[in-house]
Amino acid sequence: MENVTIKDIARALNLSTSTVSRALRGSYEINPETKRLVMEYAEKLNYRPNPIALSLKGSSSRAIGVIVPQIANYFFSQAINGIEAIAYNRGYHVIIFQTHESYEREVANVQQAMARKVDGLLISLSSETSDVNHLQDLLQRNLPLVQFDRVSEELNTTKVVADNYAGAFAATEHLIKSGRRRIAHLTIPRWMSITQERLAGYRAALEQYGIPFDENLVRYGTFGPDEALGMVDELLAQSPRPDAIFTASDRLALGALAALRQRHISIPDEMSIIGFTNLNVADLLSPSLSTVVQPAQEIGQAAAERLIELIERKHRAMPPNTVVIPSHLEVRESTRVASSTAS
Amino acid sequence: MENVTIKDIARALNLSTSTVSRALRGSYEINPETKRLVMEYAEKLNYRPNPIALSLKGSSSRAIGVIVPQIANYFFSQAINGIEAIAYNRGYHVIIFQTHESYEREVANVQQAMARKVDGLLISLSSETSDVNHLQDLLQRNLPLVQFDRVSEELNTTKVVADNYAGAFAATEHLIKSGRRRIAHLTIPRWMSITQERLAGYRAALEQYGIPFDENLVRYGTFGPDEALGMVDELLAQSPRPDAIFTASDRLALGALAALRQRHISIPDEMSIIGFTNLNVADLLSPSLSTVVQPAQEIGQAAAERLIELIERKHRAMPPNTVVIPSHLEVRESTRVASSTAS
DNA sequence: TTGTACGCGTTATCAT
DNA sequence: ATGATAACGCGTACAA
Repeated sequence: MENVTIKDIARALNLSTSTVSRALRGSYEINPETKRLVMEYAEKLNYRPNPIALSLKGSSSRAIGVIVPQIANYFFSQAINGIEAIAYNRGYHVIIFQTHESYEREVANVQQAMARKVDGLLISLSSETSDVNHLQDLLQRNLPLVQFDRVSEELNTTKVVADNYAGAFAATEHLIKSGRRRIAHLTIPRWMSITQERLAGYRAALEQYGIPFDENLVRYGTFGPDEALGMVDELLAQSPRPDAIFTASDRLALGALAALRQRHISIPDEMSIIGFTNLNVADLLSPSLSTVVQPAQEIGQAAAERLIELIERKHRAMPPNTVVIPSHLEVRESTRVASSTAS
Repeated sequence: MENVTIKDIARALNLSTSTVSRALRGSYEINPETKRLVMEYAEKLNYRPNPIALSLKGSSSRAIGVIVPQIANYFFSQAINGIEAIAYNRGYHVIIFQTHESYEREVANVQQAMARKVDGLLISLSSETSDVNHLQDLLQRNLPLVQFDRVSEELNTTKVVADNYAGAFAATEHLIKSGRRRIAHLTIPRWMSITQERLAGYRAALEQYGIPFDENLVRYGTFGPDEALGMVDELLAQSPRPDAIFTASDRLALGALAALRQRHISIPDEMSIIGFTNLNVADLLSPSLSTVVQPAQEIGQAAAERLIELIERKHRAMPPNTVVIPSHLEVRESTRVASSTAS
């Protein structure tokens, strides 16, 4: 029942550990007969190579690190699900680290991941992170690194992201076509990649339909709790009032929804909401909100696939590129009604 | 840049590795002066002991394994969040394994976790699991093991669970007090601990209010997708129809909600729903459903705390016990309305 | 107080 | 085709 080692097999078969080791990995310079013997015995004893010893030896640890802001988040939990699925059937394990949106913890987590000798690292930046030297170091050490969702252009790595620009464009366009003109944008910290991409899509749609961009309609949040209410109140204080809200996250969408209810604003008559969310949340919100659905799981899968490619073909120089996974607009009643109102 | 080892320090300071090793861990039998020297130099070089080497050496790996059915699940992602929080500030890492509700993968995951030399294991059983020999083995090897949420009584370990009985009782009682009499129960596989506890609470409430238990009103599902519709249709075919549904999971609650909408059953006039969910989902469902809120994060925290206690043997032979975290009923409009209807 | 030698499980290198 | 040995980084019995 105790763990079987190469030594055990060697002793039992009167061989040396090196022979057993070679036989096990099917070395061509070994007697087929011996090989068979070893294989069978190993099978019988249910031998499994000790990954710890392998890691120490310096070869692969068969583990990949995943650094995310939070696990208890619809997007990331689904992304991790996708990552784990790919990793599992490629024989890798997933070690998870949470930054809780803290730069310090991100740095610490990177160090820990290195100490654990992960074969590669998947990372989605914390909202506090602007300096990426801790990751530049890794690249210089040639560690396989893939960024996903929240990425930094300063890092020359493969990136896997949702099509934030197109998603934001589609959402804004849909609101415009539903007859809305004063479309507010509730979003997340200014400097993040996803914030800027979504803002750009929002602006582009406004421009295309000849609606002037109004700085006052854009509100940047942090990831703090319950901040949507304050933001919504600020918007409601303006005149004329906004007639729609496009939010950059599921939390803000839900927060805005709750805030409008609390202020007795009727949806969709007085206001429409479209949020950037993901499948789980979209289902839950049905039929009250239209949403831009982020393919969280696919992003995770794609990121894991790229990383494992990188790990296993380290020698070959694959140029880093950016993989954009489409996000699609899922139209629900609230905006449909508004749409008919507008026509 | 490169990772600093004890050897590097020893060479630089003209000491032996053992002296350095002892100095680093503050052995009392070392020259204070030498100790200081070593400490300072180690600090300067930002020395970190290699966890892999430590694991191989056989002492602690400072990692705990967490085996759950799924990560992309509201309950488990929050539970993991709680686990990670505790683990992090106790200096442990979390390695996550998903069983995807498969017994085979659960067994494989347990083996993998052992191979990774985790210091302890937190597990929530897959829905397929009835044989627990793979875990009995661990206990015999004296591996710290804590079960949470979905537990097996056959295993003599510490268990951390929600108060499923009381939660189900409260939900059922609330429906009864709202005037409902034919309360259906949509639940999950029969043999699971949580299923039985919730069923018991449901039955106890019926009994207390003199409502006969009707086997036909209880439907057992698997964890398959979209199964709620079929279950609801079966219930609707009965006469008299049920006038309320108590579901054992958030998925079933949402599924039942969708099914009733699809069949044009008005809620709460014709039917009430109460589901076992957790905070995230409860918020999202608001204000349409009352829910029994499961303290997922607290369960994770409590489980991690117990496990780490076990690992560090704070208390010598601590007898395994069961920690029950209260779950509370959160009443929302749908059943309130029904309540006024009934009066 | 400090150093030497060994072992954890494995593979790579150099014999034989 | 197979065996002996060193090495990965660390802790510790044993020696000095």
